[in-house]
Amino acid sequence: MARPKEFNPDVALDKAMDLFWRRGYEATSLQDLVEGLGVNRQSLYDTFGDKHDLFLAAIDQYYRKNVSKLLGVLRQPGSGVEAIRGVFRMVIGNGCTTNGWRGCLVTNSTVELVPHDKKVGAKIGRIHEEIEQGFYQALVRAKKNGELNTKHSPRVLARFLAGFLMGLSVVMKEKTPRTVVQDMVDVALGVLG
Amino acid sequence: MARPKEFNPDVALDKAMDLFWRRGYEATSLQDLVEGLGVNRQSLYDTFGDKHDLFLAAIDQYYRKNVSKLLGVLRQPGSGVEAIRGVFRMVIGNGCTTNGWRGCLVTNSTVELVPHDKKVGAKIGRIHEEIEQGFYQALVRAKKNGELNTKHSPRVLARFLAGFLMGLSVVMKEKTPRTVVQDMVDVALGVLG
DNA sequence: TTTGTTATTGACTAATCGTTCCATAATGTT
DNA sequence: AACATTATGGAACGATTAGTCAATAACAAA
Repeated sequence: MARPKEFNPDVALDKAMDLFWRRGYEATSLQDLVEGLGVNRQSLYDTFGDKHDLFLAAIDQYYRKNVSKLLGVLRQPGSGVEAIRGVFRMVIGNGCTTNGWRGCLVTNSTVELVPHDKKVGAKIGRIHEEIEQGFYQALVRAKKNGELNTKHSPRVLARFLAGFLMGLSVVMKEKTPRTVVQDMVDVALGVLG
Repeated sequence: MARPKEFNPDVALDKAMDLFWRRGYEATSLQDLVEGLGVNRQSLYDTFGDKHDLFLAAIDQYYRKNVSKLLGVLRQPGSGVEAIRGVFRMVIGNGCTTNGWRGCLVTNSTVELVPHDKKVGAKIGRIHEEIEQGFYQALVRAKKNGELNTKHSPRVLARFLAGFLMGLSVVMKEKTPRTVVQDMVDVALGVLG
């Protein structure tokens, strides 16, 4: 009934996510987006709304493409500790590559925008809670399996792991060698006993 | 021999540091700086150079006012573990206050600029190394004192603590309750044995 | 083939960005 | 009091910012 789009909005959103991921919100101009997405200015506004709307959509995309995978690993049945180990294996695998060194869009946005941007803050806050909850449930599973040997509660351990994960995201923005990051993770996972 | 400045450059630099600390580099405009520092545009350029120069100076100021204190605590004689404990006590004390929730300028700058800004990257890299080295020396001291009960080497532990500290900085940008942060630190320090 | 609807294009805003120019003001030295 | 030197104030710079307008193009349905 009307002219079809010449671009795939989902693919375009991927590209927007990548730009915001690498450079942050403020440093990514609309011109960067127009060129990077290969989508005209007006089409961009028609499809995604303004820059801020697009950024929120990019975070949602990041959730679907990255965070949900992480949560999926945490929810995998069996060993809770192995699930947690798998998460960090995945994060290192994605983060310490030639195409990587972008850190984590959630962590990056927390640093850049959360204190001042209410909408981003709300969205990021929910994601943080979900990640903590993911760790928590894996830890509860681990505890039931007798994999845990620590005085700390699953809740506190979950918060620690979520916090450490954000630290890793920062570390991985400098081109820290994979082995160094791996050593840090080994220490962190040592708290599980 | 000439007209004296009407402002104290060191005080002005403190204010610039605070602005960059709270909002980041890109989001802090020159107009923000002019108003926030109470210093005229031209005087600002005459005294500090351009915006990027000022930012580098602000990082140096942050080093002098904040990082050096942290390193001082780590170097305090006696118990290495107690020194490390003191560092986190200090960080929580500064971070979890009504005036806080700014995280850490070093961490913030790592996320926002390190991958793309060579000069900032070099400066921040040196600071990271110093912090790791500070932890390392405290850990070596702790090991000599028999305070350490872990299979991990001081070097690896130092990297872990430095990475975790950055995670804390991110956590403290959301208004995470002091008790929650304290719990996370307790878990992290548990790795020392 | 006409019509309704949406997409694309590129020019175009007004505002803001970092930076600079220049006239004026305030000081210490002569 | 005159001079050299530096600080200040404010207007201005061109470039870039996010966002919009209106003409044109491409499709589906009638």
